Amino acid sequence: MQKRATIKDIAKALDISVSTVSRGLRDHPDISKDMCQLIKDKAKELNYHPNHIAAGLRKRSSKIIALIIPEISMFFFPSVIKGVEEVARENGYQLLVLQSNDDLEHEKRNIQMCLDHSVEGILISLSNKTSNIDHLINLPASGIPVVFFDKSIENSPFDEVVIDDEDVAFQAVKNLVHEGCKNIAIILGNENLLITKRRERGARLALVNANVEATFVYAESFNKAQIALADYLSSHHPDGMFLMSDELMAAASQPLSGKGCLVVGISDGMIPEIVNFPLKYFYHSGFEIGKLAASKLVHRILMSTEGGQNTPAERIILDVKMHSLH
Amino acid sequence: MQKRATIKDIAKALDISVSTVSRGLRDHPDISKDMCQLIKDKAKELNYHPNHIAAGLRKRSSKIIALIIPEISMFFFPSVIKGVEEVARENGYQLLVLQSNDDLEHEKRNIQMCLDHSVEGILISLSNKTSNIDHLINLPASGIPVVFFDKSIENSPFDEVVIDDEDVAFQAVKNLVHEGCKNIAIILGNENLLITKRRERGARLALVNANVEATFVYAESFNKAQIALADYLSSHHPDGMFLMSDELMAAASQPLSGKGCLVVGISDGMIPEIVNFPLKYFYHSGFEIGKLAASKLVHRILMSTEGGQNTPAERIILDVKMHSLH
DNA sequence: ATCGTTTGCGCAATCGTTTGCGGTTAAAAA
DNA sequence: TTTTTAACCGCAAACGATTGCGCAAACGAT
Repeated sequence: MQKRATIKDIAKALDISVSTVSRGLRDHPDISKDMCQLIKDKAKELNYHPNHIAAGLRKRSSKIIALIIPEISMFFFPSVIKGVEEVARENGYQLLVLQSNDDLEHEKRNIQMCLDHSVEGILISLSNKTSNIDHLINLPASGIPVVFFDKSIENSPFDEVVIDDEDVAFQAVKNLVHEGCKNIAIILGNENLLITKRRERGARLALVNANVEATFVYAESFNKAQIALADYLSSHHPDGMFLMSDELMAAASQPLSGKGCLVVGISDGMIPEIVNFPLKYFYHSGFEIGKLAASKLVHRILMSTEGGQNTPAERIILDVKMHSLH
Repeated sequence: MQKRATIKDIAKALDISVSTVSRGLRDHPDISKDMCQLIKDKAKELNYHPNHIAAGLRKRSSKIIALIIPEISMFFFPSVIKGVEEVARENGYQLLVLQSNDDLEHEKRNIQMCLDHSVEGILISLSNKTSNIDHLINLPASGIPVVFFDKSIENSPFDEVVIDDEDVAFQAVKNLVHEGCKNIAIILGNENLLITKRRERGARLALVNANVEATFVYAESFNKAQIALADYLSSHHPDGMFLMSDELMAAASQPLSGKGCLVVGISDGMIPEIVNFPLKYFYHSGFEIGKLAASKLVHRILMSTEGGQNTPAERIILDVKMHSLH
């Protein structure tokens, strides 16, 4: 197999300089239309494809963005990845996927990896151990924009793409009390997460407003939730339940089977089609979040390279509609 | 923010040459122990981190491997990604994730992207439109190993990591007939896929052996399967069903609810915990497949750079155990 | 003391592109 | 006809790291 053609080869073939080729390929005004065409034709003929690595070295760019997530499970993140990949590709970027495994050191190492590979931007959903963001804070100063999504932290200087967690949880629980539930279970994820705190706050607010008591159950993984729920349901008989995520909803599927309990959740939309009980859910689209976050990131990258002035961090809040199933 | 330290900075600080630094950092025998230590200390002091892009340009490597999959859904692939990411990271590689969207042109473009970014190896699950692999065939000649997993093609010169599709399907359906099912439904995915053909062949063999009739239903996505199954079940009353994938199993969850039909499937293990009916399944671990495929790829990369002789393509077949739930 | 080896390090080219600057030519202005 | 001004293009230095080769000092052996 012969090596890939470089701009050198096409320069040699046309007996012109590499700089002319480099410019011609990108329609630099210094190069005549005719020459440009000649160059491009020859490029096609030689099946030339630019070497991003070399260009990246020179331009200190890589056409790569990174996505850092706590852990790849079947819940939520796959659709995020899908959305991000789509937008990235449309904009000529490739996507590096990294897991932090909900570990701060790991997250730090991932950031370092991003630097080593000169990624042009970072999309991150924070680990549940991340309570400060020193490891991220001066990334923008080195020209690497950061966008948070889903799991963020308060008062960060970064853009973030989220839903109004508090309000959604509030609406969901309010819905339960309006349906007349008197004995409600609120099922939440990892307590350290801001997202959990916010959703809990919303839920509590709805309960206080309606003057209804409720039991709170925390579980940070599918398996733990399965056990916790089975355990809880063996001794309690709630007439209403709020599940803050798809993972919890999936875990509830079997324990909740045949319990005749009203269920409201927050979901990406697929799990409700699979589980065992009728429910309402607020559609929290991972796909949309991924697309929005990636768009925002790409935009930031463009701004910083085009030298546009830095607009302040933006908080993009997806609106969330209620669906009901069965 | 000051720029990242380079080996030049280390060299300057120590008043030695960059070549010495480069060698010292990697314990080249030409460099004395003392000097090595000096260099490393200074490197740590300056918080030096190598620039993979620059090194990659020179060494024509990138420390990046690519994973190309048809489409990221919540089924199967998330665990594959997880497994691949883990092995990649352990071996100092980063992971580029690309989708082909089950489109051949898209797949070709993805391969090109891989070349542009000088990835060191490619893990691929073929699109269902891919009936020949001309676009992959001379990748190894350019030094880029390719490993197939899950969705492959017959007589390819590449390593592949799969399960024994035919046998697993055979076992599964045999199980149904042994349980006394007389009216079996065989639910399969996209007909173009080799994986489907193989599983179908296994299923048919079991049926022929037992002299039992069955109905075959094909559906290539979750939504289509939901409809096809609801439709099928409205006019048929199978006493046994074989579902060849998690996606189909999930789609069957609600239509099959309360039908009292024996179900056997092939699954990554999570969906069975969520769905609505008791079932047996053959555990087809995406995580394991991802890890094995990535290991094989990393090994190939090592071989090709170490100049070891090319061992012939290997077909790695995971063994699949039966689980039963509920 | 002399010659041959190591040992330890630096020089400079190289990977493929980009880009500031300088130079040439031809067309336009004077 | 001379000068100005574009329009085009090439030279060469980057980007950060790797690596073949050369060269000096230090060592051992004769």
